[in-house]
Amino acid sequence: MTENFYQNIDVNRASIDIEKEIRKYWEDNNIIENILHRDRGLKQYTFLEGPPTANGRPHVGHLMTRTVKDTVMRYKYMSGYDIGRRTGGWDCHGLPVELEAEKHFGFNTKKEIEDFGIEKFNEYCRNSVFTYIDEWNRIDSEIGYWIDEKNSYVTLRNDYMESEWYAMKKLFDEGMLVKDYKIVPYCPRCGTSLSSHEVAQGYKNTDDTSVYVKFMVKGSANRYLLAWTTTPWTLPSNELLVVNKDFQYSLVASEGSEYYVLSDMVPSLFKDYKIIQTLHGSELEGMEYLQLMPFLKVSKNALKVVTGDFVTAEDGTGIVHAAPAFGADDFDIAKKYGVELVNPVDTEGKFDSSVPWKGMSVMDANPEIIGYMKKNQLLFKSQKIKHTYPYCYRCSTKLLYYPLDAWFIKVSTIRELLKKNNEKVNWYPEYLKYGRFGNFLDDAKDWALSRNRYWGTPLPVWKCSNGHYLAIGSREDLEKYGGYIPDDLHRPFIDNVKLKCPTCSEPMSREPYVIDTWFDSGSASYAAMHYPFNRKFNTDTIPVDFITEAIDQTRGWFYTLHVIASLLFGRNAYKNVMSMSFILDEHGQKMSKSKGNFITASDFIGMYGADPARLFFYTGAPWNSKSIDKKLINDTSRKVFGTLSNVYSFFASNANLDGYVFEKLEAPDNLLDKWILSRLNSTMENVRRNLDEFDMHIALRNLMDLINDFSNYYLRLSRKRFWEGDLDNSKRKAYDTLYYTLLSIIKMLAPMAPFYTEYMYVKLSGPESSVHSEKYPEQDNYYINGDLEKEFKYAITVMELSRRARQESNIKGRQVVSEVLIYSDMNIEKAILDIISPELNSKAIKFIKAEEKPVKVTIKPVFAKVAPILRGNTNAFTEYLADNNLYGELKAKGKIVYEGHEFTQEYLDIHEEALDTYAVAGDDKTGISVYVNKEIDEDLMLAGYAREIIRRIQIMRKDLNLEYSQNIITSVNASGDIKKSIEKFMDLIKKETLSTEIKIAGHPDEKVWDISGENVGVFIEAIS
RNA sequence: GGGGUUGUAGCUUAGCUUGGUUGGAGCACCCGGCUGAUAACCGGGAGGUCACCGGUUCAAAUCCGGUCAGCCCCA
Repeated sequence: MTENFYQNIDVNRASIDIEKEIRKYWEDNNIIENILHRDRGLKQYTFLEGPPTANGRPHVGHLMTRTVKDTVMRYKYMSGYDIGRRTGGWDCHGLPVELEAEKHFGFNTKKEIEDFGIEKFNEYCRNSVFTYIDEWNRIDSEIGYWIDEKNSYVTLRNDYMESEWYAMKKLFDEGMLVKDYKIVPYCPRCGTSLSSHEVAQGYKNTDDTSVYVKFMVKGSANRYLLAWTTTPWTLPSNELLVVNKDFQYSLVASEGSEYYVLSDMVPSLFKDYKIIQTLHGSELEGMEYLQLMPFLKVSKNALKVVTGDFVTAEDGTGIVHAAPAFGADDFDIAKKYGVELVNPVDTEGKFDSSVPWKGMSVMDANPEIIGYMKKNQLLFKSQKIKHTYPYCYRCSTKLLYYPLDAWFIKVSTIRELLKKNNEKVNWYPEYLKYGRFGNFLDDAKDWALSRNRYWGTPLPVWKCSNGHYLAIGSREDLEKYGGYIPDDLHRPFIDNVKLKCPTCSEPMSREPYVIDTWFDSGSASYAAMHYPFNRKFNTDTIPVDFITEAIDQTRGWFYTLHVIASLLFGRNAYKNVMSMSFILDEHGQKMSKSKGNFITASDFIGMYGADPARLFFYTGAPWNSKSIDKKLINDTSRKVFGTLSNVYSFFASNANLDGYVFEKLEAPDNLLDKWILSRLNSTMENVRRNLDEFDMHIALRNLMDLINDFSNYYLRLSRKRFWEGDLDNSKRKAYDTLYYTLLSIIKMLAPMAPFYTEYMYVKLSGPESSVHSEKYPEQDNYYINGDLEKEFKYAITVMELSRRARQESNIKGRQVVSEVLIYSDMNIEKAILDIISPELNSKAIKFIKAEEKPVKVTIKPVFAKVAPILRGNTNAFTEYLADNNLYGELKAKGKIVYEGHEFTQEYLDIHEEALDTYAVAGDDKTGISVYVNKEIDEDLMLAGYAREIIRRIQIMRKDLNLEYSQNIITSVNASGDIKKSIEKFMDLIKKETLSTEIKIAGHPDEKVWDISGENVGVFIEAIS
């Protein structure tokens, strides 16, 4: 016997084991390198990696984004594209990194960092961002994320930052990058402002004390304006009170004092009260009041009531206290009324000496200030409230709104462009386009770009003592304007570079800021390619074809990419973008380190294997959140890989026996072959369409349906063709179909499960090649036959109905019956019926017409309808219907005439009852009914016993692990009908079980079976 | 407070764009069956107020309005 061409496999082999082998296979054959770097000269499909920071460990969510990216790129590669920009990327700068460094050194203030030295501090940051790079690279290899890591873009490189400088200079020259004094969200611990998209990351629920404060009206003895605030620390800086001019206010007398307050709030604030007056907000305008606390010298226009639209009636008193230094609205309204702001708080968030709480952080001072107000009868009441408040998204310090000089990009001026470019983007899921993302664009805020920090891309703007600014757009510019090019463009080196002012020749120093790290990652479109310095880079790849990240990036990276591409190129940054939801733990809880339910990427792959993990990510839409479900993961992988392995195993063992080797697929003539090839090709069509639409989860379902049909119907019904006879043309075609279908499924599955499919591909196609450089299967309409698929569906229904009918009459499937009758509106080809006929296990199978149904039809009146017409004659009509078989007449004429009245079908109850000798089962959807003749005569009974005996012997063969071709001698210890059956069907039993001889005799080692209540001993023995 | 999204069987979900037979699967459970590739599979059973309330319509899981709950985002 020749060596097996198709290697046998262990169908229960663990995924992790297979993956290890395939990883080695890829390496040994240089497969990944070849595919990543091969330029086939095809049309490009460009990708862009959203850069993670490698100072944290990768978790399950990262695995999902990497899986989706990988699947898309593999699919496009197989579909005839070269993948452009298939490289990794690393985000290196920013607060998160600095915080890790501060923790490491035990620093809490910026002064400590500066005393330590920015150079050494940044050196630590530089190294720490790659702390877990090895783990990232390892999990990429483990999950099968094929990406060129060696050429990853890295945001801390001089080249990358130089590109950003180019961009910032361009924006500066266009007047889009400007310095302004504004109220910005500010973290007093980090000592820097934050941008709107950073603030958005850090909202938390919090308990705060809110206070109702009494501002005494000037010139009165006991009349107050009642204001409400959740930030008592801003009260010493109060300069204005704001009302809404359209609201109605009341002047209320209560417990000896009088208060102005929003009319609606009166009942909830006062118990005993009398309303003195009601008035419009506009009537309060201009009213002067006394300063609440006499510490700060306020502006001369201050301490009066003004009006503003931002005053709402929802919470508070309708009178808003304004401290222009600590609120954007407050600042704006102060500007409007010519009020200068007063600020007793330093950059560390502590009060200065102008107030009694000197040196205290403002949050700590809150209770002291409340105490002071109590003592001085300034407090009306205080209460705890729950609300959400922004915290620093990295160090969890409560943010302040604080007046600062900062550099802004005037994003608000290009809102229309941002929206126009958004029109060109395909969003998955679609609702984000005009939903979350579109809404964000609608009120895009100016981008507070500068950070008063150390580890980041330096802001390339210099200033001279005469107040002239100069933006640098390249390394070369540094020399051009009288400076030099340091080896490292980071702080502190860049700070030492002094330039000469082109306007007045005075020396210039760099503005001491670094920039928002989101500008780094948002610049990836061009900076990753060192645009415009890299002449080889072509901006045609902006927009890129595809990006995807988790949902939190909708207003993070997706936003900054979009904004920057619009600013610089007037274009969108990407054509297709998919936003993924989070992976939750098994209880549907968000995973986090603090809860202890955090699963690292590495552990996850270790638990399930890469391919099962990857399939799991496609068990539902990627944009719906998914709970880790051990069972679901295992089931999906068993159903896909387990089934395919078994199909392969069946194929290999039989093909090897027959010496079959696949050459090419010939046009099929067997109906089963035609059917499965039709199913295969229509699935190809569906899978491609769904993958093109990024509906990977639906594509996977399409494939799983096909795998099910392939294994449970095609193969189950085809098995005999592979067992019987020699390798003739017909059998060869069966193998061709089996092989071709299996290989096509493997190819279609390859982008989703790269390891398992490679494993099978090598077994099927031979070594040294890769499924991942195959062409993705494309349907051939020649094979698609919708009618045939439909007919098979009907045939399968017949099979199921036959089983149901048998079950209801307790006739086993193994019991041959005399007759099965099939009623169907639709024709089922005889040949298809022949295929399922073994499953029907009947001597005769017949199609019947409606009138041939073995049923007794009874017709009864629908009394509710008939009785009102016939009245007294109703009973007679009932008898008439029972006595005369009028079904034929009803069918033919559509009505029954009785005593001059016409009754159509809706007046009649038609009931079909199978004759006693038949078991029936019907299916409403297809209109098929199947009748199984229940009469079992002796012949049938004996034939049934023969099948039982065969089945028992087959089980015993399998238990002994006999080769398929092994001959045996069989002894059966039986009497009565069973003995009779064996004698009668001796030849059949011999043939089916490869018994050269059947003895009707006992054996000491026989196994005793129960066959229809009889004990039957069976013994088999292999013969050489 | 505003915006978005989700809510279908114990669990995971399809269907919703475009209203139309009796809301379809899978897992788990119970009963039965088939099987010389398969821990697979098949049949039956049980399990659903399609989150809730209202509207439009001859007809609503589907369209509209509102409420509730979860999640995300914003202020």
